[in-house]
Amino acid sequence: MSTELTAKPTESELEILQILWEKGNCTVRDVHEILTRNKEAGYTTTLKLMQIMHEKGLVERDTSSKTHIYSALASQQKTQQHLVSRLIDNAFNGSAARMVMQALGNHKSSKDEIEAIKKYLDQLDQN
Amino acid sequence: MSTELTAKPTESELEILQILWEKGNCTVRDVHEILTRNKEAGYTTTLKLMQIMHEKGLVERDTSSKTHIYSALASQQKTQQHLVSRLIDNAFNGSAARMVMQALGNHKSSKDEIEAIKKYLDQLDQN
DNA sequence: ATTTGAATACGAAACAATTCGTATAAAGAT
DNA sequence: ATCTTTATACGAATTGTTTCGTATTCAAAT
Repeated sequence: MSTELTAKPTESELEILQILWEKGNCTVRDVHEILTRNKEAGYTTTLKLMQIMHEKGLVERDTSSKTHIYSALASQQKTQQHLVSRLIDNAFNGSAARMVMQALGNHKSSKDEIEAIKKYLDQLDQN
Repeated sequence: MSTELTAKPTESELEILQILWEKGNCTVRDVHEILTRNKEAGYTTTLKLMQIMHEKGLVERDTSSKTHIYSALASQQKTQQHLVSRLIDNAFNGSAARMVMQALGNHKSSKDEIEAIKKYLDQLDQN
C-alpha cells in the first residue's frame, strides 16, 4: 500500500501542478514567471504555495543547491480523475454522460477533437 | 444586461442547489432532511448556508409565512457550464476532449449512455 | 392563557486558503 | 572585502467557508 494520498489540490495548487506536469523540473521563479503571465502575484506568494505543496506531498524538491528544484509528485492522471469524478458527483448527479454533453456543447471543440472522441467511444464499445 | 452574477457556488452550496434543482420549492427542513441522508449536519448549519445563499443571490425565498420556502435562482445549466469550463481550464489545459475521455474512461458509463453521447456527437458534426 | 415545539436571526468560533512583509543566507559583481 | 541581487524561511494578516450555540418569535396543543 503506497502513501498515495490523492490529496485534493486547491485551485491555486492546481495551477502550479499544471505547470510542473508540463515542464517537469522547475524553480520557484520558473513557475512564478509562467503564473504571472495570466495573473498578478507576489514572488513570495508563489514560493509559499509551493512550500505548502511540498508539506502536503504534492511536489518534491531537490534542495542540494541554494535554488531549489521542484517537480510534481501528484500524478496528473489520478488528479484529473479525482477532479472529474467529483464534478460529476457534485454537479451532475453522478451522470458522466450529462457532464460530457455539457462540456462538448459549449467549450467549442474542433472537428478533430470530436473525431478523436468518437474513436475513443468505439474502443470503449468493444469491451 | 441582467444581474446574472454566475456566482460561483461552493461545494456545500452546490449540494443544496442540486436538491433545489430537482425538487423545486423546499423548506429548510426539506433540504436538511435530504442532505443528512449522506452526511451529518446540524439543522442551523443548513439554515445558515441557505441564508447565505440568499444573500449571494443563489436562491430566492418566499417569507410570507413563518416557514420560508426556498427555490434556486442560479440556473442549473449555467452553473454546470461554468463549473465544467473551469475544470477544463484548471486541470486539462483547456482541452475539452481530454477531459471527456478522462471522464468516460473511469466513471463507468453504460452502453446506453455511450450511445447517447455518440448521437450527440453526430449532431454536433452536422454544423 | 400557558406551555411546548419548530422556525428564523445572528454572532462568533474553527478551519482553510491566500497573500505578503520581513529576516536571513548565499552567490555573484565590483 | 563589500555591495547587490536573488533565494528561502517564517509569521501573520486577510479573506472565505463551515459549523453551531443562543436568543427570539410564532403557532399549535394542552
